[in-house]
Amino acid sequence: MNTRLLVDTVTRHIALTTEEEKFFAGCFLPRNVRSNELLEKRGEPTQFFMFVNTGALMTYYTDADGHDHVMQFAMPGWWTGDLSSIMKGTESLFSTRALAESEVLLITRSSLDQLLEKYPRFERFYRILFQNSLITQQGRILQNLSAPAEERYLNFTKKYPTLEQFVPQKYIASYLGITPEFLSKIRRKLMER
Amino acid sequence: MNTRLLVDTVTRHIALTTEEEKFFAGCFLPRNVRSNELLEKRGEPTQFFMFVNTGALMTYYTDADGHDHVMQFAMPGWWTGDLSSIMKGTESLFSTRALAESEVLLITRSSLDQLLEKYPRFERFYRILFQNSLITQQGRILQNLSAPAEERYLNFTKKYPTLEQFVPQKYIASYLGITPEFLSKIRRKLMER
DNA sequence: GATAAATCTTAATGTAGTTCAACTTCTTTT
DNA sequence: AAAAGAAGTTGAACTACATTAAGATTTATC
Repeated sequence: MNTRLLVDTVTRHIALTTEEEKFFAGCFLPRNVRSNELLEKRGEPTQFFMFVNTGALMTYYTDADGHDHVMQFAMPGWWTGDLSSIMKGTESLFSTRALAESEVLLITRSSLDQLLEKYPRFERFYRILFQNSLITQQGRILQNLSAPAEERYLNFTKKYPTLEQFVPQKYIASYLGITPEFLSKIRRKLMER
Repeated sequence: MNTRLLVDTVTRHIALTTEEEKFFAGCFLPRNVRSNELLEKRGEPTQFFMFVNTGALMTYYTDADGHDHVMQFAMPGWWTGDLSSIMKGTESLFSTRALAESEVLLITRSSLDQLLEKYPRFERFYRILFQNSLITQQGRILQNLSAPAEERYLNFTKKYPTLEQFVPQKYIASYLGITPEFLSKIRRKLMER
């Protein structure tokens, strides 16, 4: 189990002793998944907070009509999972699926609680992690409220240039809140210029 | 300056010594504003993270066409402000305006830094605050992606029943991502049933 | 390497929500 | 209490985006 990237993302924000580093890494379960494999399924109780080591994941919501809506993509160094379900212990609303062969590090709610109790210094790390995530989400809401689909797509490709190679267009469309057909039209229009 | 509500929202999550409580309360500047008054204006550098003691606020983004988009309402006990601007020191994108006569407690970035350095226990409080806020924002994104306007409106009134009394309809429409005219139509349709 | 399966594209038609403009009601100011 | 200004309503015309269905292209499977 390679925890280099995991430890690096933490030490970018807080300094760790060797002991803290060791204990922290020990809180995680490694899991290798193949492309398209489901890591977490909506409605099920088992819940992990997930760190992507290699590959790519997506976390999505399936509505009453059976349509998927992508909440989040996750590339190496990013975290994902159903935060609400993990923290409140409720049944999960989101599913998480691998978009490529991936290596993921999993932490349970109780491991996280133990970690934070034993080494409260990690509270700072997660405070900063959630804070940055909140800032990102606010930016997304702002765009959904104020920008048309074409502009949102252009901003997406600019902000996440690497994602386009991994992610099928239909999922990008879903993330942007439009149909794959409409994204296809937007792309053609942009190519013609 | 009444800091009862402020301290209560913190001690709901972490226990505080008298000394910590005192220092914490001392980090805030009180400010009274009249209805409609601007607390923070987009583009300006002065940035506070704000706690609502009494009254009601809204934080909004003004787009290139001069249209306002409501990012957040804030009632007593809630926090608001332009997190991105506060934490990254960038020019603010959002403005914050009082929707009623309000008493607000303000904390600057440097006060917050000092607080967290002197009493790292507060990291936990802000971790939980941002975590909950993130969960709320994810719910909002999910709805914007998957539910039509009428359903979003019904969920809004259900989730925030007290807000409707304070907030002009046009701002609720803005928060929902629709025009005031369309919200008016939705409401009529619902009344007719 | 052929077949199947998924993804992407294109075009016709349909609809949720916008824009604009006139009117009514409510709120604020004097 | 009159006047002026916001906020809310209504309806007609419009548009961004959805739906459906067919065909083209890429990817996975045996």
